[in-house]
Formats: sequence, structure tokens, C-alpha cells
Amino acid sequence: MVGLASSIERRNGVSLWRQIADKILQGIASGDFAENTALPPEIALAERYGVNRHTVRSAIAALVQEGVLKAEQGRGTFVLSRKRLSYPIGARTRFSTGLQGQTSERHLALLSSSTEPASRRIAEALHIAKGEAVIRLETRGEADGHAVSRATTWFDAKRFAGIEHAMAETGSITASLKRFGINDYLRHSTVLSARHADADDLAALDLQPGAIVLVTIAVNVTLDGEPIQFAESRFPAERVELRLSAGD
Amino acid sequence: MVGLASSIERRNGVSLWRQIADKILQGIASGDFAENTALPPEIALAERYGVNRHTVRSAIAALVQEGVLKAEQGRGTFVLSRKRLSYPIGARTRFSTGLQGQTSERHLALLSSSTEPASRRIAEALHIAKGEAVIRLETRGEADGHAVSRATTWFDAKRFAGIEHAMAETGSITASLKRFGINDYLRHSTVLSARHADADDLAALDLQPGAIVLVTIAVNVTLDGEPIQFAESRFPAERVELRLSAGD
DNA sequence: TATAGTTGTCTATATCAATAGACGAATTTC
DNA sequence: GAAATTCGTCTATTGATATAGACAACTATA
Repeated sequence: MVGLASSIERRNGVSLWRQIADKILQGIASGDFAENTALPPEIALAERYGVNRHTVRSAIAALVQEGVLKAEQGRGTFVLSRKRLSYPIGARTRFSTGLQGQTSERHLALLSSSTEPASRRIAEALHIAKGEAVIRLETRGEADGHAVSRATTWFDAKRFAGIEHAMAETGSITASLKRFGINDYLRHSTVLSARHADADDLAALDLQPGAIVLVTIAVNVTLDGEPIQFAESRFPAERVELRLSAGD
Repeated sequence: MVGLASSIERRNGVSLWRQIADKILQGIASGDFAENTALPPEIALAERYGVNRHTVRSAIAALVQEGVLKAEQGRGTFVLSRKRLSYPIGARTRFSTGLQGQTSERHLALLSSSTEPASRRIAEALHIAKGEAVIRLETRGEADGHAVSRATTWFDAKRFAGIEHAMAETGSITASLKRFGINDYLRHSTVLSARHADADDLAALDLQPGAIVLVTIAVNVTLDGEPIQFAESRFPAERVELRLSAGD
């Protein structure tokens, strides 16, 4: 659709094979390379991108490793089906319900939890004093066995004492908050950015180095506007897109 | 704030010096390295990231080239001030008003325009038949002389004939739509993703290769819900963050 | 079965990326 | 003025990246 010719840059800190791999991923996302069909042969790709066949092979090898492509000697290299999940963000953003219909199974896995003093930023967001105790949860969102998010969440430790146990049992923030008398809550604000995945993201989200993560920083509030949760979530850009609904 | 130890990955298609450069940028964004102060000396940075001093120097050289840092022999390397713009997205998303208060000057520059048949995707979004003529505008958002967005926008050619001239004159979508009797409009939907900048983005947004762009795909509608505009916008992640307001 | 088309493997070469060490040049501090 | 600190430049070495060419292995098709 947009289809602006975007060529390859050299000597820029990003190796050619990774740039080619990214272009192939883009091509799959944009529909240039259809799923379950063969990619153009290596020689054609090399010509198309103006690089050597071996460089294309390096890119393909990386994508085979990532599970995006499957190479078959003598036949061709095939695009495996891999749809991006579309994660809705709005006033009623919730992990599980947001992915309904796109996956058969999803839940939040609690990786670890701890209690720590609130940093200035978290204290401001939660309307508590700096240094007050907050509970920090490290979670991974999983859908059909694939990691789709990696989040760090903070709650006021006084008000939500023991929420880590509720999370571990239920695998759901919404269900855990119900135990503290909160039957409904709203997304107050979301700030969005993107960066390269760091080592923690790579491990938790099963990504290859150089991958991009979408980062959201959000505050959830009760219906009265009282802040209850501060969270930073990372989504693998190659597997997830964020859908913002106006009327939500 | 989150402060998870994120170390450096080797042999991954992204060179160490670019990874270090990205980490320094992150450090500036997160406040670890304050603006208008000196960075830790090269040897300290090399130790901190576990690489050779020369590798750190390569990273610094790239950031000096980008205008983020300034090195002074004998004194140190200094962080120049460069705050991320915070671009609000909601039902009333508009380029100019959204940045009010953060910049003294901003406008949309029209790079080029053309008329073309609507692709399936654009036809669906604008509720017209596939192949109908649409006007395509290529624009660059500028704030205080810096490029902050690069967008491709489509309008129904029948209804908005000549809108490219209005855009060129006014430098504003909102003002241009007024000439066609549209005094107000709403953001109907936004889909958000991220990827590495392509060659066109690099040139238009004055980025270094390897940079990340945030991508939004949006549909604007009249108050009656009639779609009038389809747009794909790219924002440099290192200079812009997107702020999503729930009540907007 | 023969041929064309495609991926897989091998060798060789040139350039880039990263490390290592030494020393020069400019600035600040004592 | 001397010393310490810090950035700038140079040489050398190693491993990763990229190109080039040749040929083997496998598949599909005429």
C-alpha cells in the first residue's frame, strides 16, 4: 500500500543480514509475501535488495531460527502463518478480555513479586508519599503458549497487601482486584514509546536480539478516579499491534 | 526507575557501538544522564557496559553526529538538551494543537501529493469502491525546525478535490478540511506498531540508520461517523512519545 | 530420465567491528 | 607550574560481516 522504496543502508551499526531480515518481516506484515506461500528464491531476493545471496541466506537463517520461515532444499523457502495479535487499548483495557476471539487461551503468569519503597515517579502516580511501601509484580502475558507481553506493575502495599497471592492463583489482575472490593476500574492514562528489547525482554518474550518492543506506561483508577495501579508493559512489536479505540 | 539490568548482546546483527549508543539515549530519556551535564568518562562507561573504551567512543561519535552529545577534549562529554515531545492521541487528535505548549512553532509541510486509485485497504477505510480516485498527501510534521512526524494521508478525491492546495497554503489538515465544510472531526480508530526506520523515514525525519519509528494508522470521521481521512504516520521514537488519554 | 530451478555447503578474500595498548592534547585542580 | 583527569589519535590483532564463485543435494516438471 504505502510501498515507498526503502533501500538498505551500510555501515550503520546494523548488519545487512538483520536489515534484510527486517525487510522480509515487513514484507510479510504488509502482505507482499503471503503466508503459506514460497518466498522469492534467494537469488531474486539478493538482486532485489542489492546484496549477495549469502547475505540473504544469513537473514533467512535468522528468520528460520525465529520460526517465521521454513526452508526446504530444492523446493523453496516458505512463510509460516503468524498473525500479529491486535491488543486493544482504551478506558477498559484488560489483558484477557482484550484478546478474546484471537486466541483460545491466555493468562498472566506471575514471574516474581517484591515489596519496595516507592520511587518518586510511582509515588506521584499512585498518590502516595515517596518511600511508602509498594508491591511490585513482574508478569508475562501468554496466549496459546506464546509470550505476548512482559509487564511490571506496582500497587500500594498498604491497600493491596497480599495481591501477589491472588495474582498467582487467578492469573488475572481484574480477578485479583475483585478480592479487594474493586469490581470495576478504568485506564486513566497511557504513554507509549518503543525501543530495542533489552536482555530481560529477550529472555521473557523469547525474542531475537535487535527485536523491537512497544512500551506502555499506564495508570489505572477506580470509578472515583482514585489511582490503584501503575504499570509498565512491553509488547513484542513483531507479534503484537496496539489498537486504540476512540469510543472506549 | 524500572532499572532491570539490561546487558549487551553480541553477534546479533546489531553492532555493540549502536547498542551502547541506544543505551546512552535510554539513559538520557530515563534521567540517568541529566541534560547539560557531563556523561561519565569514557573509561567508566566502558567498564559499566563491559566493552572496550574504543567501542564506547564509536557510540559517542554517532551520538555527537546526531547532535545528542557534545565532546570536549580534556573536559568531558556533555548531554545536550533534547526533550522528547509528548504527542497526545485521542478522539480529538490534531497535529498542531497537540503540541501546544511544548514548542513555539509547528506546522505540517506538504512534501508531495498525487491522485491514485484506492487500494482495497484504503477503499474499505473510506467507504468507497476499490479503484476510486483518492488524493494522497505526503507530509512532514515540524516543530521548532525539527522533524517530528512523517505521514501519508488519503482523501476521497471526489469529495476533497484540491485539498492538496489548501494543505500547501495552510500547513494544517484541520484548516484544510474547514474549506470543505468540515468544522469538526473525530479520530475513529488508531492502530499502533513500531519498526526500524526505512530509507524514506531516515531522510525525512533526519534519523540515523537503525532508528525506531512509531507507526500509527488512523481513520478520522465526521461527527456523523462518515470516514473522511485515512492516514499512516511515522514518529521518531527517540524524539516523540505518544500519550493516550482515556477521557479524550 | 533428463533438465531446470532451488536450497545447502565449501573455499577464498576484503572490509567492518571490537579489543588492546600507548601516547598526545586540552582542561581542571592543587 | 605540576599533576591528574579526560578526550583524541595511532598501531596492531582478532573475529564477524559481506562478497564471490563453484558445486553438491534435492525437488518438480517436461
